[in-house]
Amino acid sequence: MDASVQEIPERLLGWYDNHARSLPWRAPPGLPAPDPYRVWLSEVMLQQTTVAAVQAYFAKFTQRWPTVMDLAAADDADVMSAWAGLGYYARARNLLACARAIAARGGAFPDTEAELRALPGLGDYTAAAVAAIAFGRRAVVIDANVERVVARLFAIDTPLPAGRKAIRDAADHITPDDRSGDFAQAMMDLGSAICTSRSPHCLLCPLSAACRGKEAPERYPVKPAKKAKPQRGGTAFWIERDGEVWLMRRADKGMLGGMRALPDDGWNARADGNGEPPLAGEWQAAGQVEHTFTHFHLSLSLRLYSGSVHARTANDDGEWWPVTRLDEAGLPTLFAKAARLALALRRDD
DNA sequence: TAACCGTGGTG
DNA sequence: TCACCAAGGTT
Repeated sequence: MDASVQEIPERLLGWYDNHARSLPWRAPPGLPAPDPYRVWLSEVMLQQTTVAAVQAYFAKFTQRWPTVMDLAAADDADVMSAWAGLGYYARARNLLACARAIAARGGAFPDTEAELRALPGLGDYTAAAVAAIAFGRRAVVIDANVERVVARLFAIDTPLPAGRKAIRDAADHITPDDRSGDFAQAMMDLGSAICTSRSPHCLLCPLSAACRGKEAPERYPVKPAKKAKPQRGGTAFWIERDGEVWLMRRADKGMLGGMRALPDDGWNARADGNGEPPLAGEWQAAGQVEHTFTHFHLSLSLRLYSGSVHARTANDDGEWWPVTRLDEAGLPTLFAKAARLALALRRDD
């Protein structure tokens, strides 16, 4: 093996000792691990989500639910509302399920990767990350940063996903027995600040001497082409009475599952909505909201009910919500946009 | 295996 | 402006 490859862990940890980002869920390099609850919570929030987006949510959750026992005892609706805006809402449902599983075993997280992997919402990455960061276990932690850094270090040009086997073997090879949590976080910091996806800064990289891909780093890893996102259309409905608006609770499975929402006409990723309002009467057009999800674009028409509303609007799962407290309803971003539009229109009246 | 599942930043 | 991207997991 190339001598420079053997030096990777030491070089990277040396860089990390001086350049580690200071984050609320992280212990400074070399210091004792933070509370496993905070490590786990941050890792789940950080799945496919930027550090900048997570910061405020992490502060809110840890202030409101300081321990995993507190979180386990929370109401589902409160947790879903607190997660609103962060996206990938299955994470919040799994977060609660996991917290309750931990509470059922006394409040202590398991300290091995295999046991962690069996918990809801913890896949290969998160189980390895928590085992390494919170419990000091040696684990091969592979996220998109590590994937990119390792593919470049070893010039692995097998297209993903097939290339993941070689990437994992290489990552395993350079993961040290000691400080594997710091090593994982160092790889992620390096990927975030130096070995970035679009414009890597090889001149600043502590691993450039060992890097076989530095001549053309943007070549790695080789990714498959993305599918085009279809354009869909749908309608959301604003029904207001006595300063309250009718909100639904979406089904647990599928898009925006478990979240509060405006009633809609059944639009989804595969089909436009049918345009049918939830109750008969007079409706007025209130404009459009454009929103892009992971796999499709949506042009949402907002319609306002202009008739009188009886006590019961629909026989579905819903509730009247005070318009002045809409920011507390925990609407996902699409419906928060629609609500903003409706409120702007009201003010103009 | 591949489709599904949010959102905000960015080059 | 817009396609790409991010500390992925589930089915």
